[in-house]
Amino acid sequence: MIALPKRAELHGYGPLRQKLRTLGIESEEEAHDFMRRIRVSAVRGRTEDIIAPGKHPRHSTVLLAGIACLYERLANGSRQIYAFQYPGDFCDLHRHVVADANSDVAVAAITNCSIGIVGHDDLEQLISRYPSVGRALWRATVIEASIFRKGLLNVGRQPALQRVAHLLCEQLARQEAVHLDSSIVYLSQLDVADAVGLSIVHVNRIFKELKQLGLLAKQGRSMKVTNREQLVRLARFDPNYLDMPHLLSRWQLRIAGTPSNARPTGGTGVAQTSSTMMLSEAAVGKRDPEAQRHGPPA
Amino acid sequence: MIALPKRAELHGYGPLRQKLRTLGIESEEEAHDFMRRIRVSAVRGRTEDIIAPGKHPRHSTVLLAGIACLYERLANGSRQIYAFQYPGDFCDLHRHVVADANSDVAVAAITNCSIGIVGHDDLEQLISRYPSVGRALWRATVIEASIFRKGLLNVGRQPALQRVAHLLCEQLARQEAVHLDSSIVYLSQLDVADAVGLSIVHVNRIFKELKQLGLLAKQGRSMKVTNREQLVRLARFDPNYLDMPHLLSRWQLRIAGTPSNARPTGGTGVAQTSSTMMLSEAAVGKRDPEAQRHGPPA
DNA sequence: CGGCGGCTTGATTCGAGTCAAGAACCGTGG
DNA sequence: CCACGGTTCTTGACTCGAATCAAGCCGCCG
Repeated sequence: MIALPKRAELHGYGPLRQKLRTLGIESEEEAHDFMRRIRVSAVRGRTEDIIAPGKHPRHSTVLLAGIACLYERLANGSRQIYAFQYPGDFCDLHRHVVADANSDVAVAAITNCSIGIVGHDDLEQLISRYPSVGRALWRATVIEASIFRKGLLNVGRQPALQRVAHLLCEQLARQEAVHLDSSIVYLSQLDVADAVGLSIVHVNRIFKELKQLGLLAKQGRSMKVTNREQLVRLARFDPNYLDMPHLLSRWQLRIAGTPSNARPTGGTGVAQTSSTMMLSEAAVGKRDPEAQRHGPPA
Repeated sequence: MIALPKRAELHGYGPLRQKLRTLGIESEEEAHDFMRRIRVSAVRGRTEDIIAPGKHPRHSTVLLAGIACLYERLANGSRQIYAFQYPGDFCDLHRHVVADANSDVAVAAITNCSIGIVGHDDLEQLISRYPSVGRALWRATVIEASIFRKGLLNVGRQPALQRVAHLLCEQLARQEAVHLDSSIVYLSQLDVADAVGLSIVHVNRIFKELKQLGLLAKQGRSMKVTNREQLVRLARFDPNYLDMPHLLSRWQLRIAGTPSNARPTGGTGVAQTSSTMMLSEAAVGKRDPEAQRHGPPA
């Protein structure tokens, strides 16, 4: 009954299967019918376009492995990244629903990617056969929209430091959701810049500051997050909008002053590298205009 | 206080009916079944919240008349407006689909509004009864997402002048789509500021500049667009993302240099207040870094 | 070893924010 | 009809965050 090649099952369709589940497709039958219609299509290297601007294909694309970004380029060449995409994410659902609007939105590979495609007619059949599939795809669209919205809030109303911090938090949380290492930043500084609407130079300076605050550190070629909790606090990141209930507990911001498990100041919590902790505790506060005053030491 | 007056029937459901049509609901039966389940709920005055942040109602809201905005407020009090909503628009579809994510997104009335509500269970029934309804609502979500996306591009990568210009173009086009006067700006400068991520003061200066360019003029209490074509050109506004095919012809940017009906410079076109025209032609060019050089007069 | 893409850094400029104050324009109530 | 308080709009002076320009550097791959 399963005509799926094992390799694809393991390395390719796994994330999609999981994604469908989180979108509310419980039944194995539906999930399999869905996945059977997906053809592994191509592998794209870093920087290459997965979906070029201006096309109107008769199919939709799913990211099976790797990280990609949804972006649009202005006439003057500058780029805005709308969102990053992780294994299991649909790259261009919007095209299925609305057809020829938004044709200048494109998708590019951030890391090496492998992608699958489903014909629009296949999607049609699935949707009409299983109502839950229609529902699931609608959900995916809503969540994507939430990501755009939060991005807009971030870019429109936050200073550079928290903007970058928030973006990083989102990516880390989403990485965790697809079982990627959630302490590594996979994006280049240019990617970050184009996503948060800053210049590379300035993003570089923000990264420098994040390092000084003890939240980020270089690890080999890439960046590593060394103090996730402080980063979350700095960005006031609340993963709620991503609709990933299972991640909530680990990412939710503990409000300073909450009697529960929040340590008001130096607290008795888990013994982390306390020197680093202290540094970021104090220093981050200075860069957080909204920081709650810690209660009087009394 | 009123038990569903006739007025609401006439002036209220019309826009929704039209909206459903543009979303692909052709059948009268479906549309009527939909509208029958909507209860006219309340009238809200300017500034009031239609949907307060932090709530989780068991129903969705439709805007029947007036203009509203979808927004979110940061801890420090600053506000980001995600989108404006016009008669027929759904205020919080996202809540139906994803339930408890995004609860801090709110909706406020920009002008006096009247709203209707549909229970989530009613929506459920409609969707399972008529596939086209599910499709229509999904479409609505996709279009809303496109609006967020374009907003992100605008705020992230455009200088203040074109940012404001683009926002105005979008609103004018959408106003036209719902038969509101498409030359009047109904938003306050504060609304505009919060939507494009600028300070009011700066938006005020941009407005001043737009007036000097001859694109905008004060008319009584509100602002009027006096040269829509130039405004569109300045913003490089392409209404495509709104998926309103019937508006395309009137709003599409004519690329300078296109031999068709574009008058290269002083042309023989319709005699508009030509002095104003000349002013904006030349002046706008100066504020448009990407302006195509007009071909040699030869 | 040379070339290239990504990261760093300094110097300078400039767009946009903040602060402050005043004007215009409400709606409302005496 | 006018005086009142409240939004919204304007404008100027000043500050500051971020862009731009310009090198130099590092690590990598052919």
